[in-house]
Amino acid sequence: MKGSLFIFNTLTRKKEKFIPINPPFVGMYVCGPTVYNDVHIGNVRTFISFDVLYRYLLHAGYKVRYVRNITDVGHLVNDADHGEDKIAKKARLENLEPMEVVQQYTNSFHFVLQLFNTLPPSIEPTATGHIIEQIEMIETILKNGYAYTKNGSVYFDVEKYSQMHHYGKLSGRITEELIANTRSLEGQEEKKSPLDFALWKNAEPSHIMKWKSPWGIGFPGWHLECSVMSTKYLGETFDIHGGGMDLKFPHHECEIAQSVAAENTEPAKYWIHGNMLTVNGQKMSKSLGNSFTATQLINGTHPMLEKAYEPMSVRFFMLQSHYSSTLDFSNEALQASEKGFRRLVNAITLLETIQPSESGSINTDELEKKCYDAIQDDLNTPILIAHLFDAAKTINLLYDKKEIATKEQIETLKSVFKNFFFDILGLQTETDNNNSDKTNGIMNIILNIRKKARENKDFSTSDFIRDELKKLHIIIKDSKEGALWEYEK
RNA sequence: GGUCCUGUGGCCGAGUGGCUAGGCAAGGCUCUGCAAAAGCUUCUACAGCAGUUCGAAUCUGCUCGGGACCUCCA
Repeated sequence: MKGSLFIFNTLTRKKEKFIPINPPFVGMYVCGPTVYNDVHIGNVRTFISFDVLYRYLLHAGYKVRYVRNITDVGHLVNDADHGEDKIAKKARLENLEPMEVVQQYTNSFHFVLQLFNTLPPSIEPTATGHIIEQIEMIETILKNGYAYTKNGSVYFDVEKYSQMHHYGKLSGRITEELIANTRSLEGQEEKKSPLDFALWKNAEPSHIMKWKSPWGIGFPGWHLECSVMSTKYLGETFDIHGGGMDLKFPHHECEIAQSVAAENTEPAKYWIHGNMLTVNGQKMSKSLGNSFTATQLINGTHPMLEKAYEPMSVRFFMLQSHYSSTLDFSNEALQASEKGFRRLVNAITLLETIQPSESGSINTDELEKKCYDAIQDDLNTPILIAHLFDAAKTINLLYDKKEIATKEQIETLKSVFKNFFFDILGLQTETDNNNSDKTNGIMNIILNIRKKARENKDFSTSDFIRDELKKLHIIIKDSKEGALWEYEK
């Protein structure tokens, strides 16, 4: 493998060459979901983005430890019910145990990510599994003088921290301006400054998820779990920290402050942020009501969806834009991607039938190099896919005998698709594998009858079969090699 | 209000000082009993105005749109 990865680091606002701290090992932490609801496909986009990074690093031969947390302690909901645990609230509403809610949505999260063919992380730690470590980190921060206690809660002292360090360096904020612009929220009277954030929160008696601590019964603060679990599994300073753009501030900023306050080191060398999926130009979000879940997407059961979409078409759609740009969802755009994706899949199938020639009229080495250049340039998947479309055209021309290729060139084409299409982009071709053997058998019989009718020029019978199947949403496609069928999309 | 991002052909989306992606759609063609499918092929855009430059969609300024964060959020 040639070349090396350049990646945009939010911390420096520059594309930087990726150099691991301890090669060949790479530590990567990605902020995972809060499991109090089904994730929507905007959430899925971020995990797909980091899946591509993970897959690239594995392909490049790194030994990657990929840690992605499950947030199973709820965070604050909003001003109205400040201090209430999201998961506890949901549990009361549905009359379930909090951990039952956690388990249910963790399961569905795993199911969804599997649908989109993302690789599981190496470690998937939970916040509730690391309460002791979180308490320990709070004690260290207190001991170092960067936090204060109040009524059984512990708050991070941003003002104190700002005297020595730059709070806001990741998101480009200035402490004084932040103070000037912060809205005054209810329930924050315990804090010395509105910028201060909770490390430990005192629990009301009605609160369900709570633990004993040196400061009383309570639960850990919003940002602490990521600091604790990334440190525990990846060390005080590790290579990559990722997450959605919306976590940059305050979440990731707080993580940096916590690590510096506790360990006097910044947690990550490279900070990488994926951008949002938008709908009509607006961020997809649960609260705006413009979100839909993976299940709704693949079943087409949402008013905004004109039809059902295959998970791989959706993954492909997402990879056709750069991870750091917003991507606007629309039925039109998704259907365009769906067709483009099928074009690539078709070419991959044809590639298996190409026969080698003595000499070649194509340049496969250049293709391979361009693909590496694209993925290594800040994971430019849209450019990479454009090269794969060029390769698909080449394959079609080879199939039509308008170009010729040597055995080696055909092998290179195959390895390009294996490496980039399957391994790095994480795409799969088997989209119709839900047909049972029995259905396939029946369809083969029908198609054989039709074939015989056509051979006998009995077109009224062959057209009758085609038209009747169409009524059942089964489409016949004739080709030189015979007829194929598929369900109408 | 503050900070930042963004505006590309009918649609989606890369690129980023000169070589001007790619997909979808549309037109043409090939294949074909017909149709569909599939393939080949054509189409030249960068919000507006001003400036820098031999040269700008790309840099600078202004104007006008859109968005994100500042509050849980992927």
